[in-house]
Formats: sequence, C-alpha cells, structure tokens
Amino acid sequence: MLRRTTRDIRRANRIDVLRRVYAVGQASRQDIAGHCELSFATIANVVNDLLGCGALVEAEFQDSGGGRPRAVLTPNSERGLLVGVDIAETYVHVDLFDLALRVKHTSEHPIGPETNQPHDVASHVADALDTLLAECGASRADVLGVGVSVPGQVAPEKGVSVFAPGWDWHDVPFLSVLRERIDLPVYLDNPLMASTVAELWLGAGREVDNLVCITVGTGVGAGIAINGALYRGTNNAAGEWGHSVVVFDGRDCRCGSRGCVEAYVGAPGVMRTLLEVDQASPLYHGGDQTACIDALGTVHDDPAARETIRRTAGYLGAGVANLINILNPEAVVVGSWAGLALGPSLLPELREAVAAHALARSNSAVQLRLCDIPGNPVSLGAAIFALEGFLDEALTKPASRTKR
Amino acid sequence: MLRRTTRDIRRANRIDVLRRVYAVGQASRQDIAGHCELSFATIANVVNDLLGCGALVEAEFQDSGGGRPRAVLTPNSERGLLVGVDIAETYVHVDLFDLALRVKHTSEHPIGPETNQPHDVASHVADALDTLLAECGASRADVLGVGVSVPGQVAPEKGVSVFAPGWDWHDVPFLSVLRERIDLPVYLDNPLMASTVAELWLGAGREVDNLVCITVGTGVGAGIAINGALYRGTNNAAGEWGHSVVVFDGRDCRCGSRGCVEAYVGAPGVMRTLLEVDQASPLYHGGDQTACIDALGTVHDDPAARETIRRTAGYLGAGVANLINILNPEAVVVGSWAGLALGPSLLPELREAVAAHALARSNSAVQLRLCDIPGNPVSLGAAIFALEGFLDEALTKPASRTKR
DNA sequence: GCCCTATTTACAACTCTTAGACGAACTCTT
DNA sequence: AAGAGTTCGTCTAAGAGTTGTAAATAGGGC
Repeated sequence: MLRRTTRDIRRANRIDVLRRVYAVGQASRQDIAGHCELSFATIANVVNDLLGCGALVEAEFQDSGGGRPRAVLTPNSERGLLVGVDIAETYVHVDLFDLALRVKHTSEHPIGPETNQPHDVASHVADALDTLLAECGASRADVLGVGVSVPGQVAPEKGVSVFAPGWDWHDVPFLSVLRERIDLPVYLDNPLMASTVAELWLGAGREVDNLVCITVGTGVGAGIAINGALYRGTNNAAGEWGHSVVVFDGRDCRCGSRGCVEAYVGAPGVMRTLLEVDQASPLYHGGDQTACIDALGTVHDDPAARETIRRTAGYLGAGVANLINILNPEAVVVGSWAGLALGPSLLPELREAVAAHALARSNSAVQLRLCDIPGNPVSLGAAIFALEGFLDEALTKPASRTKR
Repeated sequence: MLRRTTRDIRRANRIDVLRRVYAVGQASRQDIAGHCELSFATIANVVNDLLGCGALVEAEFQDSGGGRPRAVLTPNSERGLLVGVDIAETYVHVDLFDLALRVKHTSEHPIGPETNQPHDVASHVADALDTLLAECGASRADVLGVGVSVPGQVAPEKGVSVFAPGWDWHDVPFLSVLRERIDLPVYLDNPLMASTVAELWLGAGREVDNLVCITVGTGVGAGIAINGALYRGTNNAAGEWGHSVVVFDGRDCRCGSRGCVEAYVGAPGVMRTLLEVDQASPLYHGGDQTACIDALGTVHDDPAARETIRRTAGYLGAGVANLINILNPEAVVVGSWAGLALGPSLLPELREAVAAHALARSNSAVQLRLCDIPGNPVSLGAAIFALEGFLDEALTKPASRTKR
C-alpha cells in the first residue's frame, strides 16, 4: 500500500506536487522543486501529467529577471466540480467545490430523529446535490467525484459505516445506498480522516508533513498524518484519542469507559466542568451546547468562565501532551466548533499545560495552533478524497490503457 | 526517506525478504513469495543480491514432491559477526552475534557513578569487544558492524546522545567517542528503538506489520512500528508513552510532570503501589527493585501482592488502551524485565482493563502478549541496526561503483 | 541584431518490477 | 531405461520511473 511498484512512487510524487500547488495557490515548477525533494526533470514529468488530465493549468507567466519567464501553475478551476458532504448527527452539509477547492455553493439540511436512517440521509445528499448543481447551472457530468463523511467508525474500502454512535447504525453498507441515488464516483470516510486530510492540504500540512489534527466538538478525536499521508491504523480506527484515559477512574464517558479526554474537553464535558465550578452559572444557557460554549469563549470577565477555561486547558493540555510524547509530531492543530470557539481564550493556558506534561525535546519540536481553514474542513477533506480518487482514475488507469 | 527513488523500493523489498527469512529461520523462495507481496521474479532478484553479498546461503534442498527441489535459504552465519551493545544506567551489556543473529558470546560490565562518563563507557565497550573476539578466536575484521544503544534521547543521524537522564549527559557526540576506540561501522540509537526493531524481526513482527512494543522496566516506553518499519517521529523521540498522563494530577514523576504512566507501572511505581497497599509488606525487600518485582510476579497467595498486581493492571491497562485507541495497531507486546517478571500474573487482569477502556473495534483488532524474544532484545535490536547498515553499504553503494 | 540569462524540454542512462519463456532437477510411469 | 510430468529457478524483454545533462526556447538589455 505504501511503496511497492514504481507506479506508487509516481502517485506519491503526484500528490506531493499537487499539495504544494494547492498549499500556495499557485507555484512555478521552480517553486515546487524547492519544496518537494524531487529532481527538476521529475517535477516536469509529473506536472505534465497533471496538465494533461486538466488538474492544473499554466495561469500566467512571471518575470524571471532577465530569463525566460516562469510558467505559473494553478489548480484548474474550470476542469470540473467536486462535492464534499459532511454528515453529522443533526445535519447534512453539502459543499460544491470547483477543482481549485473553492466553495461554489453550500447547502445544509437538518436531520431529525425520524429522518436519520440510511435511505433518508442518502436522499438528503442526493437532493442537495441536485439543488446545488441547478444553482450553478452545472450538470452531473461536470462532477468529478463525491466525498462523503459519516460520523463514527467507517471501513472506507468496503464502503461500510461500521458504527455510528448517535443513530443506531451498525455495519450499514452506506456507499451502496448512496450509489443507488448518485450515479457518480463516491468515496466514504469519517470526519476525523476528512478534516486531517484538509489540514494536510490547506492547513498546517502546508508547512509540515507530520501532524496531529485534533477535533474538539461534541465528540473529540485526533487525526494523524505521517510523512504527508493520512495514518489510518489497522481498522481505519486510529485517532480515537477522545477515548484515551487522562483521569484514571474519572468521569463516566458515553463510550462506557471512564476518565476519557472527551468526557472533559468535549462540549458536554466542558459544560459539566462549568457546573462544577458554579452550579448556577447563567453561562450554562440551560444546556444549550452552542450557546454555552460560545459564551465561555467570549466572556472574559466571568470568574466561573475563567476557571472553567483553566481547568479545561489543564485536561486538554495533558491529553495533547500525551499525543506529543507518543507521536513526536511537528504540529498539533486544534479544530472543530468547540475547539475554535474556546481556542483564543484557551490557547495560552493550553500551551502552559502542554509544556508541563510533554518532554522538552518533543515539545520544542512541535507547534501548537488553531485550525485556520475557512469553511467546513470536513466537507473539504471529503472533497479531497474525491479529488485523489479522480486523479488515480485519470492518471493511473491510463497505464493499462496504453498497454492495449 | 520513505519513498523517493526506485532504489528505495529495492531497499524496502530487501528488508521485507530478509525479515521473512530471519522470522522463520529458513525459507524457500516460494515461501517468501507467499508472505511478501512480490512477484516471484522480484523475489529471485532480491534473493540473488542477498546471496551475492553473503547475507544468505542456500543451506539445503527440500523435496518438492515430484519436481525440482526447493533451495532452502538461511542467514549465512559464516559471513561475519555483528555486535550489539546495550548500555544501561548500571551496566554495559555486549553481545557478539553471528549473522544469523544467534548469540555467540556475551559480556556484561557494571557501571558505577564514577565510571559513567562517555569515555569510560566507550572504553568498556571497546574492551568488551576485544575480549569477546578473543574468546571466539575472531578478529576485528570479521565484524560487519556494531550497534550501540544508549539510554535516553538520541539523535541517531548525528550520532549524539541528546540527553541521558541517569547520568548527566547532554548533547554528547557519543558516536565519535566510540569511533575513536572502535574502528568499525558503529550505529547509535536508544533501547526503545532497538527493542522495537528486535520485535519487528524476531518477535510479534513475524506475523504483523503494525505493532507497539511496550517496555516496562525502571523506565517505561512504547516503541512504534508502522508498515513494518520503525516509526521515529520528528526527533527520534516518538514512543515516550511512559510520560503520558493517565492519572490527572497524580503521582509526581521523575520527568517533572505528574500522573505519568511510568510513575505507576515502572518498577519504582509498582513498589510504591505495594507500599500503599501494605506499608509493611515484606515483599518490598527494603527497596531492592529486582527482588521486589520478582517477588510480586511469583508470589500468588499474598493479598498485598495480588492487590498490587490488580492496581498495576488497571493503570497499565488504561495506558495500553490509550495506545490502542490512538494507534489502532495489530499487536501490543509487553517486554523489558519488570514487564516480563510481572507479566504472567498481570496479563489476565491487564486484558480486562484494556477491554474496559479501548474501543471495541480497535480492541478486537489487536493482540496483546508478552515479549518472547530470548536474550536481550536491546542488544539484538542494536545488532539489527548494524545489519541493516551493512546491507545498505554492501548493496546500495555498489550501484555507484558500477557507474565508474 | 546579438548576447545574456533563466526556464523548459528532450534524451540517454540507470533502476526496479513483472510476465513469460526456457532450462534444470527430480519423480513417476511405462 | 526412456519419456512424461512437475516443480523450481533463471533469463530476457517490456513497462514504468527518476535523474543528470545537453539542447532548445523565450524574454530583456545593449
């Protein structure tokens, strides 16, 4: 899977080059050569492949100071469309991207308890796709691929949702269900993997090849990227850091275990901490997750809020330090809605807490920051899965075509 | 470093093939083809390289049931010698291996507080090497390489011991110090990396390509292997799981943090638990680590011992479950002296504790077992580093020789 | 119009994998 | 004892990739 034949090298090089172009938006061949460790000749070959399949175009020519002008390569936004779908427990978010990974149109549908069965959800996706295409005046034929993220545990190669905690999905062959309604290449994965890939292409991965992408929302997870590639583990279950123990014999967690990171730094955990600090805090907002977390992130003069942030930073810092000690990454990125809402007030104390628990050598090698990807990183990552799939089809298959 | 040129593919294939031969002791080309995902022709090519440099030999011919007999390949124990050195805080352990990685002779020197400076330690190693060679009637020229493990954090490519906690080593260029005394190829790393490589070649890695190798001694760590290769992290500091937090605000740890796994399941931590259970337990043996841990592992009818084991299994189980949740490996192996001493009595309760904390999907994919490598896995792993270095020299360099 | 410089492209050399043809070695049958 | 059948191992040619070098290309300055 990693490196076997020479074609795998080419595929990897292709992704490297493309990631660089997307990372900076536009790049000359020289620029790419400076950032990927490849000879110039190889860069030229790979770029020609990518120009050939329409993924890139030579957008303009740049002055080179007295020599032949540099051709500037950019993603070819005209080549086609990609669809990224973020299915969460309460909504379906569908983004239509151009090939430059810019959002063209967005749609979001709520999901209620009575409409959370596979067929309902798949219909939502299909309908949203039709609507978005109509809005753009585009047709299904323009869509190069659809990436879909489903919460919980997923077996991407089988196209199965193994377990979705919020609903009662067990071993649902969701990919088939989707394909019945959407006659396009569809790729299935989960939000953790999707947002990590997004981070790799358009986030911290622009500067770094080994990173951990922490999502702090209602649930908590940590996507892992090693050597510029997503790390999936044996079962595509790697990154379930939210259910790693940080407080032995601590709070009950919805996973059945006790003392999990998620029970302390997931939104419900933070709210519980707030109640522990001040049982009558008005910031609790009667249990409204979004309102409460937003309030905690913005109100700076409330002592209960400050104390809640402080304690949360402590728990999260211990958990993050665990990741740093175990994985020794170059970057740790905190994302998802609760992480971003609390982030600005959390970060200074989080850094302190991490430094208190992480070994100096590992801590000095890592940068800790908030996710700065605009929009929805999950649907973006899903769309990137579709992009990768399209490229593999377009550029790896032709080999067998040539063979005749 | 991972995949760049086609030559890296060959190197990776070479290691795959060789690992298979070492794993089973002897293998026909057919057998290898069945276990490495390579065409028969490639197997033959790689095997010929390895025969050419003398790493393998055709030991015998096996009946094939009516056809040309299979040549059985084995490591060529006559080709030369490898040296593996395990430097610990209190001793220097030197093993002389033949190329089949069988121990020929062993030597162990204690290190006192007054002889733990780089030059002293290097002299110990050099002296031991001379002695061992004399005992075998071999000469320095027979030695293909020397692998050296130094405790603490190491930068292998620079040959520097960055920090050794027991002594006061900071950024010691230990590789140079060794080379002054030993005029042979020397490779430097730390015990965690070494024992993980040993596990990969001659332990659980025989069946599995993704594993975590836990060492439980005075210190605690977790070496990580992904896709059949050691994972080092950014700084060669990956695997410092011993200093991941499992009890928030728990026991003070020698690293300066609190609640680390090591503070509970390292030998001193276990002994502290014993005292908490029974302040006057005779099993404490006045603080003698070896005696106490051995006693805890063998005495089954002592209630304090049982309770200590139970609690230790709980802490360790939480820590191991964290690894399983985060990394989703195929195997977790527990080793090092305290782990092995406590292992048999610990294992059933450990499995329970892990199951209580790990997600079902990840837990079902993993096998948890004790290290079954005979002898010293650290010096063995160090010797394997030397073996890999020798092969790279012998088989990758010749390319440039041919170039003329 | 010529030179200079920087960028691209083209080409040849080298590697590696793989499929398939062929030869080698052994057993079994006739 | 001579084929016939099997199973292994080697060899060769084709397909695919990377890379260094040489040649072609395209402005800008004089």
